Amino acid sequence: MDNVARALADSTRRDILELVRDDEQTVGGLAEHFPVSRPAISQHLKVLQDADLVNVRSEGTRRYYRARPEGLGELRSWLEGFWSDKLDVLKREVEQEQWRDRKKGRRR
Amino acid sequence: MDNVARALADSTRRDILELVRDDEQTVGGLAEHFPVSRPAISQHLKVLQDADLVNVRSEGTRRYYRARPEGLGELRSWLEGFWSDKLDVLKREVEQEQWRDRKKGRRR
DNA sequence: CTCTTACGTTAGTGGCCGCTTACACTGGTG
DNA sequence: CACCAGTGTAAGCGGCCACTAACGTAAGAG
Repeated sequence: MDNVARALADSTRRDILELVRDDEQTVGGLAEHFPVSRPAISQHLKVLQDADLVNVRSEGTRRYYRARPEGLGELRSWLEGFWSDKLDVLKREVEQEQWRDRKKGRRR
Repeated sequence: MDNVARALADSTRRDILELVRDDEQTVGGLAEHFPVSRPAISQHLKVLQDADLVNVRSEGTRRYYRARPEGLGELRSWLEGFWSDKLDVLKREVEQEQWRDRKKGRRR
């Protein structure tokens, strides 16, 4: 999961992911959208590939990259669990506080 | 969002987050759960604080840390949007493929 | 075979990361 | 006041990261 979170911790890579979310894209095509060199994009794609967030397909000399959203599953479920469980805890705490407030109100 | 994803890209910090999810914890108390030094935990907590994933409360010389799950909101919604939208696209593509398969089957 | 296109890979650099040790600070306690 | 517990912070180190420039490579065109 480290690899996935680390891959997402860079706006260029997140933008690349969105660019290859629905359609496949070539490296050169992707590089046109960014102010960095083409090799830089290649290396970003390698990071995304190591995190299993991207697929490749070769056709002639071109290489078409495409997002692999299943790779986000683990991080997503971790986040979702943390989020919802914590909201439950918060809810219970708010209810406790309301209960204390009610008791305090009655005492006055 | 870079800060949030980068903060999550380390298992120690994720473990810390889970330890302070429901109850507040002191730095020393947290350090006991890990094989690294106490200053290391302090620095991890600073990273989590910069990412707005944690709150602090001072009491005497002790400092109590607590998770702040709202800080995960942005990353969570980004992930969720990417995930669900992409699944929709995949679904459409599978349907298209099934359609082509049906046509091919009819042709034979 | 030569040239070009599209790409990966390597070497090098500045900068950040995670860790430890050592030190500074703050709030109680005597 | 001196002393101690709890913590933040600086210095230093090995390692990884993001980037560029240069080189290597594979597929197609002539």
